Amino acid sequence: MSTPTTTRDVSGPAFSPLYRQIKELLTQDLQSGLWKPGEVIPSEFELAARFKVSQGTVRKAIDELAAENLLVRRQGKGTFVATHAEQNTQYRFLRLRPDDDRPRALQRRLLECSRARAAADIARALEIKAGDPAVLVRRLLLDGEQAVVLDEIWLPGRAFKGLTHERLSTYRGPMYALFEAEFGIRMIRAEEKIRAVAADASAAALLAVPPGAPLLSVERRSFTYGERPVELRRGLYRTDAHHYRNELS
Amino acid sequence: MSTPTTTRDVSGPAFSPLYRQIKELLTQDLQSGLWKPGEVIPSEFELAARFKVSQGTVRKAIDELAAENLLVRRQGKGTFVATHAEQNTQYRFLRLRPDDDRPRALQRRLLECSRARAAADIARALEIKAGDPAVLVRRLLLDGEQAVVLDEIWLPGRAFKGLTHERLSTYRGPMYALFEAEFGIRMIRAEEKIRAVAADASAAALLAVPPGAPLLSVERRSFTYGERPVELRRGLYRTDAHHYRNELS
DNA sequence: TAGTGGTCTAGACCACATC
DNA sequence: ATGTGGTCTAGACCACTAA
Repeated sequence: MSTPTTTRDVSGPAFSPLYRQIKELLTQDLQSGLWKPGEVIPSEFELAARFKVSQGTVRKAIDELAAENLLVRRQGKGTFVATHAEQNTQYRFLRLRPDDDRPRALQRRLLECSRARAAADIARALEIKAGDPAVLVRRLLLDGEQAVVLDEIWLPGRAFKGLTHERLSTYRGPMYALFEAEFGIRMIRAEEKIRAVAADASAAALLAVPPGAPLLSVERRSFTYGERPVELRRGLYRTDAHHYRNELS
Repeated sequence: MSTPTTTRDVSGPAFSPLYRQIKELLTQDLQSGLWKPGEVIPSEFELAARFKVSQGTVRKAIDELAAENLLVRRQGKGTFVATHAEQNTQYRFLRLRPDDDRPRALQRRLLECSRARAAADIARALEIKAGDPAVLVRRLLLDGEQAVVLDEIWLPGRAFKGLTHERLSTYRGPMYALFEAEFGIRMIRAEEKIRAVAADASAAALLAVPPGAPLLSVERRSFTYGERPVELRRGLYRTDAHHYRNELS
């Protein structure tokens, strides 16, 4: 590893400390699939030797990647690529909680999985062209007998070629784990826009509420490596016995 | 600073690394008001000398406090106690954004500031006794001509003795900045429970929507040092031209 | 020019998991 | 016993701010 770029390189890029350059290299290896979700990455000392920097510098790079939930450290075992397939990280992005706060597993009911052409708004959100192939998934999440979430999920068609109703309904585990395992697409972060809306007839029927009842509308855009949007998810949540929980700091 | 507690101290507390012990000491100085919001704290080297540890250890303690937004580092200047009074940290907890994403300052209209006895649910949230004195503040936030937020704010009466309608309505700047400056109470973090509800007659009138219109209900519990709850805020948000924005990772 | 935070190194030792 | 991440130190040097 050469000397870090400094501000004295008038013609060059902005100053970037060594550990950030290492972080960038590690991110590239993650993105390329060299290390897959759930796998161990090389030890800090090995990476340090490979990059010709000190262990402390590699450590700081990994620190940041761990803070962003891209890597997971396990003392004595090693550093692992984060995955949505593990028990404790399942439904990491779902903020809906039962009011009594006794977490229970939600049942899934798949309603639809079809191919369509992306309308203008969908295409814009996914950064593809209007009319490009897309996949539409609709499903319910149930707490016991009660449907609480109606999701409408749009995915870019080219990246999710083999995604079928059959495959989705037989897969054990969260949808995002399937995306990792079958399509090599890992959801890194997401943005949500939340509104209160009135239930239309079709949503009302599926969620067993009167038409016009207030529902939480949660529009999520999920991103993979390189800030690339790979999912647009429109959720309608019943919040009479559940709530969306958020932490501010 | 003595040797850090280790797991070999069978009778003692759990292992805590040196930098966490330093962090705890710094937190105590913040809580005691030794360093007030907006002020500089001593330099890393001075703190290291004071605690008889290396600069790197102090640095790691400060790193964590900065990550929790209790301190703010400014290269070349020093490390400062975070405050809600600064331009860039105002309305830090308000996640409502206009749909067009052109941020504009919201107007405040104070509706009420009165003393009352805490009902059972309020008391439970504030961890005081039912019937204890409490302060109730009601106010509107307006985007231009349009009211978009109706807040009902409950505060523990003993901690907010001199809070009056007069004082609130004449104060320039965010409410949380007033709380810091006048009552020495700094909001550190908060939890929000979000629901979709139908507007009742009174909320509908104040927010200029039809009765029964869907509104976002945002119940916020704010905490100060030591996980002590010091505010219960029930907000009703119009989300026809705004949305609640959240980042997931 | 001096003082502050920010980066980087090299080495020692601790805690944890596994063999 | 070995290898991994976690902590701590001491010292050098860089980047930024203000006098």
